[in-house]
Amino acid sequence: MARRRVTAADVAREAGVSQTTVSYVLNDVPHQKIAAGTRQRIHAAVEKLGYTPSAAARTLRKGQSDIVLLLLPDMPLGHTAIELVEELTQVLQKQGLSVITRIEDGGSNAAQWADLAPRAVVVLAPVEASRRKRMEAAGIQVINAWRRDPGETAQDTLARSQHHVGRLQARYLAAAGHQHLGYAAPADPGLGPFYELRLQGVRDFCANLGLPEPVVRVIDADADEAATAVREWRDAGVTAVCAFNDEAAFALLAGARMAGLAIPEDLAVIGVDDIPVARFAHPPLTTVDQRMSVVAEGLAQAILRGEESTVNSGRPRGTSATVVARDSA
Amino acid sequence: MARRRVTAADVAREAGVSQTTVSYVLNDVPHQKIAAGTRQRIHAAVEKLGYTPSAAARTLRKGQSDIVLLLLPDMPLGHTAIELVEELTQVLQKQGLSVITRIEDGGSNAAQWADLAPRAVVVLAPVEASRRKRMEAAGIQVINAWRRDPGETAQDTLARSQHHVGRLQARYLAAAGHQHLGYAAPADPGLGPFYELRLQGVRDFCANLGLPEPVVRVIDADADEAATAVREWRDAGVTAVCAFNDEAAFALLAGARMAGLAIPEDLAVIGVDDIPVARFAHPPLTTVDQRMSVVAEGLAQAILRGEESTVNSGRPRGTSATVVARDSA
DNA sequence: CTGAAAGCGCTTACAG
DNA sequence: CTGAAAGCGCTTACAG
Repeated sequence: MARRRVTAADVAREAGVSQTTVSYVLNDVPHQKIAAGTRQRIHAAVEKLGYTPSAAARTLRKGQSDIVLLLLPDMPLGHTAIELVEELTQVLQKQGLSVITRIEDGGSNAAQWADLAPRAVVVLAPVEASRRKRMEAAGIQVINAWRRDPGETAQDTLARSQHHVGRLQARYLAAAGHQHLGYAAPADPGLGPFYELRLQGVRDFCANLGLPEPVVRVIDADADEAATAVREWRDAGVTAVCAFNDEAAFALLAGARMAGLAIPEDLAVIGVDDIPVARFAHPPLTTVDQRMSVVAEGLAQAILRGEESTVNSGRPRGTSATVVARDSA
Repeated sequence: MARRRVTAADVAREAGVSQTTVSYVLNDVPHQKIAAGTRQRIHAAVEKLGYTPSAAARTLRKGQSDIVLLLLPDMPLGHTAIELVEELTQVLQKQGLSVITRIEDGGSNAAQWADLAPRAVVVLAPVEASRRKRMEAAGIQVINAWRRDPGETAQDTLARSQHHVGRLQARYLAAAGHQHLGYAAPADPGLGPFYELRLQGVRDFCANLGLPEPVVRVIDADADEAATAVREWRDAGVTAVCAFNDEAAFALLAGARMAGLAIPEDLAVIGVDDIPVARFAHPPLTTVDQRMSVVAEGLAQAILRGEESTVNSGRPRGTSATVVARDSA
């Protein structure tokens, strides 16, 4: 029980070479020509002994681990955020990187990143500039999904794509002939950053087309409240509404039923996320699929290439969202 | 840039003590009486220098990291599984433990656990007995959520609770006067273990009450198919069906609309998960809330106490699921 | 082409 | 009550 760990030294002994050579072979160190026979003997020894390199020792020596830290805001994660985490974990796993998520408790524990010596930190929560500076000073690649100061040109994959999502909703609705749009905002204040970006996308699109400003209503997770909002929209002449996400859209559908309004005839509704049950809504929900797999792929690439967070802000990325047209709009 | 990391030696120098004392104080080592003044000076130095202990060095020295490895099956994670991961991550974070999830690629990479020297491995995917043995031999606590061999009395928190969920669905339906039950199974084969356990719960309950066997139909994510299943159930005299999860339940609701059947009058439906939109279904969905926070808490406790995986199989745990009664049943 | 040795930053017997 | 020193398992200059 708890027998000693197999080390590189064991492998070296088994293969009749030095530990150095084992390390060279296992890490495919370039410019080190190792005889093919030696190479084989080492791989055979690894196999035979069931050797697995110690991540801790490697990290200690190199000063950097194979961990990617994902800093999440302390709010209920939506379908899309979860998908991002899942996809990113999966993509990075194939590259030998592990994802650790930490929820920002936004307080004392401001040094939550240093212990792991992560390869990169992906920031999905607003982070103070000073903290980011410290991370970068420690040689950690910081990928900031949120534009924060106006002056900063941080890589804003997510921020960009959120704005795009709003535009997409508005464009779809406008193309269907709607002029007067509503916006169903979430009640949770933690969702603020997302919500504002998406709404801004809707606003900008309306402004560009000379349409009136969208009429914003907050929709809590409550059908009665949604019914009230639906009536107000109708009275205000709104014929179509962009919901912050599919959950809000479902609430709207329920509210409309309660208010005796027909969807999409009296009010068209478009959501965001394309959650699995969206197709089973009554009527089936038209929504925006954010294709987080594409965003995750982009983030993973940035991490693997070790890109500076500022380098690629100009490149359109994560803008692969697409409308899934069903019956609600 | 990339300035040298602050180490315990730096703290020791700053505080005018030895590194040993720093370690004792920071780790609250028992039976080491350190003068209060010394203690204070050390904490002040830590604060001043912004010291964060290196997880890698600590792991290397202790032979065990502060990481909990979560082995997930390679299948689409349902709402509940995701909730479990989230909750567990959160609970363990408070105890200074980090969760890393790895998806089982069920193949070559069978030693995916050794590199991290994890404190514990939580297995949500079926794992070969030999692999588990090897983990335990390496001194790693293995928490197996799945009963595997009949002979094994592994801690089966999840398995147990899945069976319970099925019972709960059947009991609710039977209490409402239904005698002839149906079961809506998922198409994804990866869900098999969950599905079988839940269905068994329904079966066992029916058997105990002398009710006929539940009529099982597979429901793919397709309303047409669901409509067919709904008609078949009606023709077979089934008056209520337990859906594998809320997604399947939503499909059933859509199928019933298509088939012109009224819910719950013609067919009662009960789901599992209580996903956020369940309340907005048409009609609002009756379902089972698995309260994963309770399960996560239980797992976290087991990990923190370092319990043997076999010790607590007798204790009822994770059986806190509860029916959320709405209109669909 | 291969190896001996230093050192990454901790924890912990051991000595005082 | 406190400290000097060994050693965890790697990688990598350096020497040959």
